Amino acid sequence: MIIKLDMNSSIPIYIQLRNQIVMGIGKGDLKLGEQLPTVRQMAEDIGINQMTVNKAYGILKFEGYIEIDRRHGAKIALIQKKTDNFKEKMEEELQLLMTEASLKGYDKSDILRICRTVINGVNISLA
Amino acid sequence: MIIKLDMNSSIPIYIQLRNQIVMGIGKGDLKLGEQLPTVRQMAEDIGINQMTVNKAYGILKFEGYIEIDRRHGAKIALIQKKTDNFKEKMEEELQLLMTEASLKGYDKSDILRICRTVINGVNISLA
Amino acid sequence: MIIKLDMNSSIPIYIQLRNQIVMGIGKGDLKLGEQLPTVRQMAEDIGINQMTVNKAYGILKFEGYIEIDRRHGAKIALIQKKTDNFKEKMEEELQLLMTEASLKGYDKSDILRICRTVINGVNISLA
Amino acid sequence: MIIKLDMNSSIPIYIQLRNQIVMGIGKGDLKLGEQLPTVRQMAEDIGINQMTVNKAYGILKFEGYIEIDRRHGAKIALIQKKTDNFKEKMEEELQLLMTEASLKGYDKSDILRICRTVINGVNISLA
DNA sequence: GTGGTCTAGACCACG
DNA sequence: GTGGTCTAGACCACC
Repeated sequence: MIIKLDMNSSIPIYIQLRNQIVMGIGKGDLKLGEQLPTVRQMAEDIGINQMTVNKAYGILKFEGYIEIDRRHGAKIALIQKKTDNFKEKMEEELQLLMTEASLKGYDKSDILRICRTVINGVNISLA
Repeated sequence: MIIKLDMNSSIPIYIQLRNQIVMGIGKGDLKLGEQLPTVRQMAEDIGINQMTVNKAYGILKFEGYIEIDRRHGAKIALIQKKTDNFKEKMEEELQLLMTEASLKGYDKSDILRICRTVINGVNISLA
Repeated sequence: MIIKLDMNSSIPIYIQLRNQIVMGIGKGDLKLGEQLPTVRQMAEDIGINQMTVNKAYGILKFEGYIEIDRRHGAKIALIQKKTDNFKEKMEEELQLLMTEASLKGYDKSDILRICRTVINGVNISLA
Repeated sequence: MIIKLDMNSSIPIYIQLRNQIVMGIGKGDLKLGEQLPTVRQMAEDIGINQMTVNKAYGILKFEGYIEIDRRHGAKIALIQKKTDNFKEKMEEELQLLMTEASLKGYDKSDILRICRTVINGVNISLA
């Protein structure tokens, strides 16, 4: 799988990496249960420091997206830990995004169409 | 209009302020053409540094959400400057959000319903 | 007796195993003098490495919870070796726990009640 | 306030620091609302790296024990964030501790007395 | 082999 | 001046 990082972005690298991995799951590039590269390997592959990868993996583990086993490294989790206030956060982010889109001149039906396309593109699959 | 800031958040205050203002437009709390409080006033009202408000206003102006008139201060812009890569950015953010939602166990139709509700809640109005 | 291990935990497996065995004694699942499975057997039963079980047994032996007889394998010790600084360690851990509980909003009497319940649940018995 | 760290312990320094701060609150050395030393200051004071302090503060923030404000650094939080499974975790730790104490030869009433003493020693106070 | 921790030193974003 | 991030390089605990 390909990890795209923008070194000039104000978004920290470990967050970008975290996002890329989550999106990798959504795109089907990473399958549930699949092994993730080791911390060292990933760091080398994308040319960043080991600790930065470590931090990203730590967050993903905390969020329930991956499981880290001392013996076998990290793999994509099968079951998601429930988060209490996820829906709230999602609605807030959506509202911001949709307001921006509306003000940029997008029609409500346009926006909805884009949402539908994106959702249908999400393709979570088993290893 | 009420500005909600979380001093404990990792999101910079000037970004939070920028977001709150954009969402204020979406909610109809701020109408197109409406006058915004002066930098000094806003800073005092919400208890933050003038520099911070200034930075938020600067971004909003750059993004085309407000116009700054030397004589009358800032007001919500009527016309939105088109941004080339907005759609791309929106799709990326949406994809991340929808993947997260899917993995949290939300059904595609659930997500779409939430999108629809949020979009319909957006209510941009003239002063 | 059932051993619960969390491969995802930050607590090392050999410590988890050690703790589970000690708690097994406290619950009465393991009786004083009772035979423990061999290292090989235990490792196979719970699906971990023999080295790991060996390490746990070694600690338990060092702490005086089990006795290892070359002929008969390991069994739960009848007499406990006194440890000088145990009380100190216990008080430290208790203090941390009680402070956490207080800050989480638990009343002192609540906490004491929980302590009493837990203590009364401890039921060490002979084989 | 005095921070005691054991550099030879297997418990990570950032966890030890986190524990010491929580206990500092329990002992009344740190009052609710009180300012904590800056990351740099604390690191220098106790002779460890800035990032290690940062990690400890990050955990304390996440757990709700402190608030970190970009403007004023860290201070002891007034309100504790509720944790779902705290009671469960506390009971488990208590059970282990009490079993150990029982096996070390402590009487149930002895243990209860120690608990009572420790609880009564907890003294959370306002700045 | 794996992840986890720690350090020294640097730079940046924020307010 | 504050916390936050990142790096290079080292060492450790675990399995």
